[in-house]
Order: sequence, then structure tokens, then C-alpha cells
Amino acid sequence: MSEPERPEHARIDRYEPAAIEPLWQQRWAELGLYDTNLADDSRPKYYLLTMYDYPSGDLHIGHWYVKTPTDALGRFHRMRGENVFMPIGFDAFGLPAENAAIKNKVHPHTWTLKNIDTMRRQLRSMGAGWDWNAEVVTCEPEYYRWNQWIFLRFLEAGLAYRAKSPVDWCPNDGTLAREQVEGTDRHCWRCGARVEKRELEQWYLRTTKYADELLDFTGLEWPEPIKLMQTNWIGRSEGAEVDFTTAADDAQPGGDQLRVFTTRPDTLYGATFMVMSPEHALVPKLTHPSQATEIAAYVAAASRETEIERMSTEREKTGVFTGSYAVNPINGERIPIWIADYVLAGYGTGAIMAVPAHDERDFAFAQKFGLPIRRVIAGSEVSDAEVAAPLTQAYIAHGATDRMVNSGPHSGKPAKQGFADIVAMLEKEGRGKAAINYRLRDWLMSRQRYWGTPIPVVYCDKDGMVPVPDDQLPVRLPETVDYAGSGNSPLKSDAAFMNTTCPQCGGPAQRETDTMDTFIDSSWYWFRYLSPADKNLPVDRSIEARWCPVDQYTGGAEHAVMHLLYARFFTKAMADCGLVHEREPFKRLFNQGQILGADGERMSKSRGNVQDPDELVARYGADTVRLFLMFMGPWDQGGPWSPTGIGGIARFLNRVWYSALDPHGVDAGDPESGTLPAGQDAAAAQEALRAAVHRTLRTVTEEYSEKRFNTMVAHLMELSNLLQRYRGTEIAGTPAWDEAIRLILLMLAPAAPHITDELWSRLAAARGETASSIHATAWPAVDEAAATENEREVPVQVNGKLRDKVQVAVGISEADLEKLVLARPKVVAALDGKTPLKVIHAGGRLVNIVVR
RNA sequence: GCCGAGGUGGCGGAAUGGCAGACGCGCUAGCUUCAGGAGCUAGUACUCGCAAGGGUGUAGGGGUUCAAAUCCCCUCCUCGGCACCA
Repeated sequence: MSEPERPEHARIDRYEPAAIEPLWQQRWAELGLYDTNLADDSRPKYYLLTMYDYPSGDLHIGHWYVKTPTDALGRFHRMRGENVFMPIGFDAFGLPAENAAIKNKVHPHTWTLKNIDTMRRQLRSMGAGWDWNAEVVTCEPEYYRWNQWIFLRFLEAGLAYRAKSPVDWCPNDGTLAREQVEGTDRHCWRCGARVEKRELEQWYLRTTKYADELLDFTGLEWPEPIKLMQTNWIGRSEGAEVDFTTAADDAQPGGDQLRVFTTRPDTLYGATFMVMSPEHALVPKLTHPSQATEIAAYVAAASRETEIERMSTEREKTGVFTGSYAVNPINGERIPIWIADYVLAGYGTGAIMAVPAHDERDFAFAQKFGLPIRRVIAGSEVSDAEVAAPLTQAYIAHGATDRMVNSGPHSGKPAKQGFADIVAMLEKEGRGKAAINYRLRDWLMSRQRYWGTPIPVVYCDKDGMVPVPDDQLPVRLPETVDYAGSGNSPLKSDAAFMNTTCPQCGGPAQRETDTMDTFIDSSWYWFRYLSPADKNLPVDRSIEARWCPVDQYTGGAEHAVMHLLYARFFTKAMADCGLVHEREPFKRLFNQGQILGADGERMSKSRGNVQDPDELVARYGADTVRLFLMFMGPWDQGGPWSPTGIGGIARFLNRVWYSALDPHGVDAGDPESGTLPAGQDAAAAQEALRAAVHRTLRTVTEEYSEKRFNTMVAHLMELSNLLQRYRGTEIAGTPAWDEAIRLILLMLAPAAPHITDELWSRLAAARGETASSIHATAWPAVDEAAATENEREVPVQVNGKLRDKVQVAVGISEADLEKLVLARPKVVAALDGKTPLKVIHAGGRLVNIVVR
């Protein structure tokens, strides 16, 4: 074999990411490569969004893990001919700014803007293709005036209201939405303090109006666990409301209707007592004088208790008999009425019919207080004798053969039938009706904090609550500096802000001093990206019609029942106010995993386990860091951070670099370098290379589409290893080789944008051409003819154990293959003289010979 | 307690009924370089064997199948969500 002609060429430049990456970032910005023309409808649109960040001031590796694969996805779609819109912004209102302000005596606005500047710089170092023209910063009046404007529309539509009720109260952060109280110990999601209940007048958004629509995920490609979490959070229960009538006694005339909600109307005959929550309105009236002292003491104790104590499931049941009785509407039975704190005031009607035989909690209560337990449901396998025997635990299952027992005329009916019949009977007699209850509550959205959107209403002595007219928006957040978070609205301390005039009568009035929950900001921001400078409306409906819903949204699963549910609610509410067309915000959702600290804990400054990406970028370059994060494992998995192995990615890019720029180079350490593999001539080698390249292209295209970035990188490494094998041989520099280099660069471009654009332009320059950016180049098409294989290796098993492999032509008949296989010495040996019973052909992919 | 996701070499992981461990890290040996915490080549699940080759193996146990990491049943462990919602 003749030594290929090695042209005399200049020394090959080394791959130095630090030298090339900033240059490319600058060039892309100059070219406006990522400035999306939203009016361009010549191509299909692709709205790609990653959850925007709170500007806490520094970007850690977790931000890279979230953002760089998303960027690769956007670049891939752009190369496939779609008009990609990938905006970015900052969720800039919120407590950390306020806390930092208290601690460091810096104004939250100053602190926030400084952090945003830092983050912009760090974000640019990723080399991501964001459209910075659409940037949104939520703490600026240009943004939050639209929070106020939308709020006023909600107010007009009856979707926002003010009400007094017991609310979750954090000593540091004031009121919280229900979603913002976490864990068994009922702590604040932000500061971790224990949350109390307080009776307060607060602003709510009517999320419950959309409960059923929020349960409908038709047309949404969302991860099943997220849909399930939302479904459980909404907690729809079908059942019935039943009115029990209180009985007369020596202290009261009776005749009051005590309404309960139950999911088991089929167990109505098993109701042996009733329980009201201590806060129930009828408690005073139904308290018999003989029980008054005890009841008063219990009610007082319950109101003092924290949520933690009341909600603990481990705690033994407590309760007090009121002294009164109610009449069961189905059988006229007199049953005692108790109060107990295991019945919640805020769910259903705040009172229950207790069916101890078929409810665990009622069972425990009945046992403790010696109340009767009557079985009314039993499976067909339970004998009559067993039905009569006392239960040792509540039977709560819904068995397929469940029938009613001890239920008067209904006895013997299937439980399902009894459910329907009893509801129908109650409805007919006006003693009850079918009803649905939700666990979901309306969204408590007012906060006693400074750094948020002022709620645009005033209170006038004469006119009461008056909305601020649109033409007076925004209600600007004053420069107030007294924001010591005692739970008292800081805006109250600013007399100049608070005292105003009534828009209706011109008389003295006071502004609302609560601000909005910052989740309001993130509940519609993707609309604002579409028309960030619009002065008349929050979003231009014609642009929204073209660009919504968001095609792909990516973010963490921790937002399952907060941000993602609020965003869906807002979209529906805004649609009902005529502001947008779409009723769902995000068509496709992907939850990437979370990068934890090396200790396996969440990355946080206080734990000191935060990995700073700047160091890694300085040492290895952004492309290596990007690829490494994609290569670590499946994107939805995340895991503890470890930089071990990043060197492998650096080596890979280095090999790509030298393969592209120095195809004729040989490796001194490899005796075979520069020679073709044994038995392969130049023609065969080129064919093999083309087959590998086009098969890789087919696979990699699929992997980008399905966000399987880890295997995508692995397949590109495999191809690069093959190129390495042919480097320096006679096929280096042939058209097949050049095609391979061109395609590997194109395939790598979305993931490693800098090195690929650099090599792309150098290769063009070497040909005497000027290349346009690789990122403006079309994604290549698979040459199916080249990718098709002529031969295939077929594994041969005997009784399921691998014994041999045969190389055969693709399309060989099963008969020929069988003959060939049975003649193989290893197969003959494995058969050991036995006659094959059966030969399984798995579609030409495998042969299995079955013997006894 | 209920619901969900998961458990594969020394490590990250690949394979969703058909060759377990792709790709990478680490490790071992050799080569190469003025030098390197650089580069290249080969080997690397466990186990018996000089080797050829054999046996075992995907948390544990059972099952379905010609064939199981993959499907079914039971048990254990890890992570996430919910917290008396009638």
C-alpha cells in the first residue's frame, strides 16, 4: 500500500475555546441570528421557552443544565427550517431582593438590576441563541402595569374578589397561598417558618371556577406525573350533599338543617353519629347547656392550635358531644352530633355524617368514644355470619362485588346501584342532591410585602372599594424604604403613597397597601414576550393568535402545582376576558431533572455546594460544558454534580477539531494509524464510512427530536472514533471523508455551537469560500441508499444461549439461513447430537434453535 | 399511610421482548512526545481456565415465553408529591 501524498501544510492551530467562543458570540449578535421576526409566517413557528429565572445574582451549573439542552433543541429546530422564537427574561419581584435590602441596606431595585446585569453576562457565555430584544423584567412598571390592568379585567369579570376567611399566615412573609405551605409541619415554602391560621380580609382569584377545565389535559403533551399531581391537587370528589334535621330537645326546638358532604351515599344507613368542625356556624346553637363548658373549652383550644397539631394524622382523635341529635333522613334514626377537629371547616360543608364501618377516621373516633359501628357494605365473599360480627377495622375498599347490607329496603343491592338509588331518593324528597367537591381553593393572591405589584384599588369612605381607572396605571411602587418584614404591609408606612383621592368622588381615599403574589408575574409572561413594548394591551392578540400556545416549555417539576397550575388558570381567565385566544399556555412540557450538589443535596449558597460554571468554562470552554451536561444522562433525570469525566468530552471535541483541520495527520503512538483496516480497500472503506455517517444522521435526528441528548452525543462520539480510524489513510480527503466531516459538524452544531461554526468557516476559507454561519444552514437529509446495509451479523442461539454469529446478506431466506446456521461447527457442538425441535427466526435479527 | 418515578460493572449510563453493559470516566499495559495532570493503541462485569472455551449475572423471590433488565405477581430499598379533603 502506497504512502498517501501528505501535502506540506502549515502547523495546525490548537483548539482553544477561550480564544474563539467570545468571538462567535459577538458575531452571532452582530448578525442578529437569533432576532426572531414574529411576522414571518413563511416558515412554521416554534415557540421554545424555558422557565425564566429569579435574578438571585449568580448562575450555577444547574442553570446551564436547564438552558443549554433547550438551546440545542432550538438550534436543531431552526436548522430544520422552523422560525424559532426563544425569548428570555427575569422574574424580578420577590422576597430575596427585599431580604437582601433589609440586610445590606440596598434598595431592592438596585440590588435586582445589578444581579440582572451579572446574569446577562453569564448567560451570554453559554452561547445560547436567545432573542434578547424580547426581554422582560417583571419588576419594571412597563411590565407590572399589565399585572394591574389584567387584575382589573379579572375584577370586572368577577374572577378577583375580596373576602374574609382563615388564611395561612407566615410570621415573616405574611399571607400565603395554600400551595405555598409545605410539609407535614406546615412551613412556609420560602422561609421555612411555621405557618399559622389567621382570620383576615384578603384578595382571591377564582381558580375554582376552572376546576373541571383544569382537569382536562386533552391536546397537551405533558409528562404523566405532572398531570397526575395537578389532578390530585385539584382533588375532584363526586358524591352527595345530604341534609340531616336536628332533633328537638329540652333546650332547643330542633328543625335546623345540618348539611354534610359525602362520597359514600351508599353508606347512609351506616351513619351512627355526626361530626361538625369546631368552627361550624351551628355549634353554638346545637350546644346543649349541659355540654356548654366542655364545648367552649374545646372550641377555644382548637382555635389556639397550630395547623401542625390539628393536621397530624398520627394524633389520637379528640372531640366533644354537643348534647344534640340529628335525624337520619333515610331511616329516621336519632344520632348524636359531636364536634371534632378532624373535620375541617374549609372543605365540603364543614360537617360530616360519620360512617365508622367504612371510614378509617370515623372508625378510630367511634372506637375511642364507644359509638356504634354498623356494617352496611360487604363483598359477596363475606358470609351473613361475618356481616353480623364486629369489624376490627373499617372496610373502605370499593370491591367489584360489594353489596349493601343492614340497609333496609336497599339490602342486597350492589353498592354502586345503592349509591345512585339513594341520591335519586334524596333528590326526590328534597333532602339532598348529587354534588361535587374540590380540594382546590381559590388563589389567595395578596401579600403584605414591599417588592411586588401594588394592587390597583383604593378605599373611599364614601364609595367603598374603587378600582383605579386604566388611564391612571401603573400604580407605581413607591420608593418606600421601611420594609422590615413584620408581616405588616410596608406600603402602609408610606403616607404619600397610601393617601390618595377617590377616582369616583374625588374625596379622600386610601390605597390598597398589599402587593400581588409574585406568581402573578410568571402566570402570563410568555404572552408579553410576544409584544414587550405594546403600550395599549398586555399582548397583541394577532401575534398571540399566530404564536401561542408555546410549542415547548421546559422547567423543573417542582412547579407542578404552583406556577404551572396558575399559568393554566391565567390563560383560561384571560381568554374569558377576551385578551387572548388560547386556553392552554404550554402545548408540550418537559421536566428536566435537577442537578444536586456533590453531597446529593439541593445546591444552595448556605450549604456551600454550589458549582460555579465560570471556572469550568474558563478551563474547558462553553461547548465542552454544554456537551458534558447533555452527556451525563437522560435529561429528565438530573443527579448529583460531579465534573469527573468532563475530560472525555474535551478529548472528543479535540479529535473533531484535528479530524477536520488535519485529515492527513497520523498518530505516532498507533502502529496502524494511516493504514486502512485489514481486508478493506479504499472503495469499501468509503462505502463503510458513508453508511456509518448516514446511519448516525438518522439516529441523531431522532435523538434531537426526542431530547435524548446523552445518546445523541454518544453516537457522535462513535462516528468521531470511526473518523479517527480513517484519519491519515488514503480515504482522508476523499469526497466521502469530506461529507463525513461536513455532516458531523452539522450534527454537532446545535449542541456545540462555537467549535462547529469555527470549523465550518475555516473549512470554507480553505476552499476559498466565505461560509454563512453553520447555524443558518439547513439540517442535512439522510441518504437512505448509503445508509442501507448489505450484510448483517446474525446472532445464533441454542435454547436461548448465544453460541455463534453469522455474517449473511440482508434478505437471505429463512430456509437458507437455517441451513447455513445448522452447519456451523459451534452450533453443531452446542446441539450435541440432538435434533432441533423448532427454529425461531426473529425477523432476520436473530436465530434461536430449540432442542430438548 | 396513599400516589408517582426509579434500582443494570469501581462510577455516569446504554439496551423497552431478541447478542446485557453502547458511549464516556476511572484503572492496567504498551507506544509516542522536549515536556505534561498532554496524545495514541489495546484490555477492563464476576468467575473457572495458560488458552480455546465454559459457568454465573440487570435489588431479592416466584411466574409467562423458544427468548425477560424489559411483561405479570410478591418483597425490600432510594428519590419526589400529598398529609385526617369525608
